[in-house]
Amino acid sequence: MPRDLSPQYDASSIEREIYARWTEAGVFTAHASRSARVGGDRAPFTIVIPPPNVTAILHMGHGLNNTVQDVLMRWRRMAGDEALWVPGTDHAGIATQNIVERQLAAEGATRFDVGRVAFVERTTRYVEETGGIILQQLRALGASCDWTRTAYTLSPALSRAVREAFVRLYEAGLIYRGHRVIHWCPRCLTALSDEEAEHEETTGTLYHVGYPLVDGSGTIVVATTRPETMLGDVAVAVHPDDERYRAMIGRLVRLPIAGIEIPIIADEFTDPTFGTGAVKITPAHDPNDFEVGIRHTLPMPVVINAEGRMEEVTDAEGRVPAVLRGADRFEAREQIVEMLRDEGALVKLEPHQHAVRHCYRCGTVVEPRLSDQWFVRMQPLAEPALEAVRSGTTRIMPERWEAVYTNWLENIRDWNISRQLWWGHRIPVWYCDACGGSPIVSREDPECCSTCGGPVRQDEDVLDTWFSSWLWPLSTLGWPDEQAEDLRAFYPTDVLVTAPEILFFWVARMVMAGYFFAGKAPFHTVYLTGVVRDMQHRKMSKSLGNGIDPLEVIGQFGADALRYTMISGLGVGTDVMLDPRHLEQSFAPGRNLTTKLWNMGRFLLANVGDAQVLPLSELDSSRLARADEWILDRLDVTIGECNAALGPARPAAAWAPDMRDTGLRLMEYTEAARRFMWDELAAWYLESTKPRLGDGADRADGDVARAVLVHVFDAALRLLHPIIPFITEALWQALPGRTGAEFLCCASWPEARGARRARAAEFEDVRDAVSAIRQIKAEYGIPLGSMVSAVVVGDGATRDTLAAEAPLVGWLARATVRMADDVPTGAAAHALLQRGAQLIIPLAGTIDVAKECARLSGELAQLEKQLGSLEQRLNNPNFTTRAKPEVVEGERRKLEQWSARRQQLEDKVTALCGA
RNA sequence: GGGCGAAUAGCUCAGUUGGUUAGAGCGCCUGCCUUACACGCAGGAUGUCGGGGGUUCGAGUCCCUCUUCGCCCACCA
Repeated sequence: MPRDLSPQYDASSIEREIYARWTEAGVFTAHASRSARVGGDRAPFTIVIPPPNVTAILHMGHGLNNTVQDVLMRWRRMAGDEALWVPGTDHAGIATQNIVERQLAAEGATRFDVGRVAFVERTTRYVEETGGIILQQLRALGASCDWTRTAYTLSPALSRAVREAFVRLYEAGLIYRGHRVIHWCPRCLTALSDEEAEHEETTGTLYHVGYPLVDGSGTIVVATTRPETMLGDVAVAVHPDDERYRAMIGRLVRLPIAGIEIPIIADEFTDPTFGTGAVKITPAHDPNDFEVGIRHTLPMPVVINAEGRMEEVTDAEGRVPAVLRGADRFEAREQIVEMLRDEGALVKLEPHQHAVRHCYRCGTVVEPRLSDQWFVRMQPLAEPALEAVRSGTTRIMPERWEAVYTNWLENIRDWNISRQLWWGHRIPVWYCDACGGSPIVSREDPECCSTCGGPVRQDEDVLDTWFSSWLWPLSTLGWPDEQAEDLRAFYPTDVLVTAPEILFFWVARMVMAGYFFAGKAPFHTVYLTGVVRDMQHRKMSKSLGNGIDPLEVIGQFGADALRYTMISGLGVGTDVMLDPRHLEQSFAPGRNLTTKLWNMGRFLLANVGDAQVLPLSELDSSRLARADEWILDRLDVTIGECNAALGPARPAAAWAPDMRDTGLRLMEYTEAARRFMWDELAAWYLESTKPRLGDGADRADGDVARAVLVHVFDAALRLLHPIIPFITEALWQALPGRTGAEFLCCASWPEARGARRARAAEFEDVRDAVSAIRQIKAEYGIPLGSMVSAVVVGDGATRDTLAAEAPLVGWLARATVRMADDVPTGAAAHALLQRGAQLIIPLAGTIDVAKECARLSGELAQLEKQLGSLEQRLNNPNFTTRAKPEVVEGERRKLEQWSARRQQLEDKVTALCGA
């Protein structure tokens, strides 16, 4: 390995090189046989990636999501787990089909022009040629996926799982064909599930329309937001108890425009307080009206076709006037309103706030449509999924999402899984037109009708994309082959990291599938990330043009910098705000961190050299300096903090209630590791070793310093590796003794060494003394670099420590230090004084007496105030009797310290300023 | 319409069961090119913890209420 590090860290070339070496060495490949579940000696730790759409390109949302996953994977890999991160892509039915349809449109054609087979072939080719780019891009991010297991929802293996799942559900009576009003996208020309039809608040108009009674006795006024559907009206409903209309029930009204006679009926569903209390019933074009239609066995004429245009589709002869036929539903609305106005039937218009459903893929207003679809009966599936979260088998973080999850499952509705698309898994159902028997649902494509031997034809529809996604943790591991090694070794997986927006689409359904098909929850933890937003808190999106290209950031600042920015400010489930216009501001901290590390590496190699240093375990501990003891102690503390923040990797059995919120606090982990590396190791320890490593220094002591330095730097690299994997790997490879055969990404996670060392605490005296001298130098405008003489006054152990460490204090503070009795002053000496030292001052003569007096007086006044409130608390019997004893004891100690401090300050003021 | 969350330093956010003088990063101010690093070093300033009320010896933390944002769900046509 080259030991010379270039003066500048070049992220892009080093990151590329490092990733290539990881891949070459196969370090991300998991071995099922090592999993303890199949007799191996390692706990498995598995994450399945939320499969991005096969046509996707990397955006910041992926950046955030995959960084979180990679941090967890790398942490567990180092911690000794058999770590498997399964990558892959989703064929994304509607989304992908839309792209290819757009291509066709540019060529002036539709999918119907090219035909189903050719269209699917073309889409397959398109995916082969351009799909999966995102998987390459994830490598640039540093994702440590096991690429040998890359999966695709439309692959033969996963398609087999899909078919098996369908057949099993059908056999269990949980899949059925239903005739009802569903959500329909007139642009995508397909049915949508409830989840795919998104509510959007809209200001519309509530039209009041008069329907004259046939007997001429008056008019009943109905209120509607969608007058165009009136052509499909078959009744007017009123509440049975509504006095206003009671007498009209059973009579006929004439439907304006269409001129058809329809009855007035009574139905409890009608809300007398809304609108006029009378509602027109259009069974084919409204889900509620459909229910009414069923209850009253009403006809169900269809007057709007699949494209959303007015047409006499079914049972609607004479309902749509010629002038309206072929008109788009919204144009038709305008026309119909005009026609009603002309007829004098339009009573009034009022603005109306309501939620309109839109297609989640293309934004088109969804049209309720009467049709035949396949549904999954969800309630039986939901029960175990509810229990999973209630019992803590699966926890959702942040916890507040558990309520959302529960609420959805408790009110779950059947899932429409058929899509009138061509791109996807064809529904494994065949029909025999000859005998018209019940549909054939089969794992294998049937040759002919099992009843009559006649020809069969397959259902034209494909399955909802999510019908393959919900099997992802199972299908990627080999299900339905229940003996598949991966399935036995790695299922259930551990953590699922995803965005809350697909909690229902995907997460909840995966839990249901996990229980139904494998009898177990697919993961024990769901970690829901926040959303990446811009500075106006708008979600980053292509359409708003406020996105940040992660690859641009990686090119400019490095993947490590991007990852650090994602993680360092990330509370569990909180949004990440980034400013697309000021990339520097967002990503410089990460880059600065890597630069800092790089320079530490350069220092270390320049001062330690190539020769392997003594392992810490072989070092005679009596030779350790206070600084050595201190940094080793800080390392232990840091390891503890990192582990506490990351938390247990898995529950013992289920998550106990008080454990559901623990761990995965990546921000705290990152801050602990960063603070150790920068504020402790670089700022104090590394500085303190400089005199020991110099030419004139004691050679043996220098070797101790070298050994400790390498040890703690190595440990810092390990702690930081999951966050910033590239630079830590590059530096680790360059450490003395490395041959390039081992990788940091597979090295062990650091462990704390044990008991706190007494001399480590003594180094705090050194730090306090140095800080105090620096502070006074700064206050008096003395450049840190120019030497001063300092007198340090202390007593007891502090005096002994500082006397012994005077050269070190002098080096760090750039001062000539001597111990003496002298007049105490100095604000930043506070901490030192509390330890028993009395004061640190520069030599007499550099002090501005007046300024110092003012400062001391201010400090004294503040202290008096705080002492007052403290005394008051301690004199309060309620406090001393009711508060915890250790708290009271702490307050007592504080009182003593502060009182002593007050005495010192008073003495100082007297000495320096007179009375 | 139902439910949930948030409001803490100029900005983005921590603050675990109420209990030391409320923290971090960025930004800001002052001084420094101190032989790894100016993408750096040293020092410093900054908060009526959204408003109001309550419980308590003690509230950023618990309760009520108001205000402002955000999210999820929902068949009032």
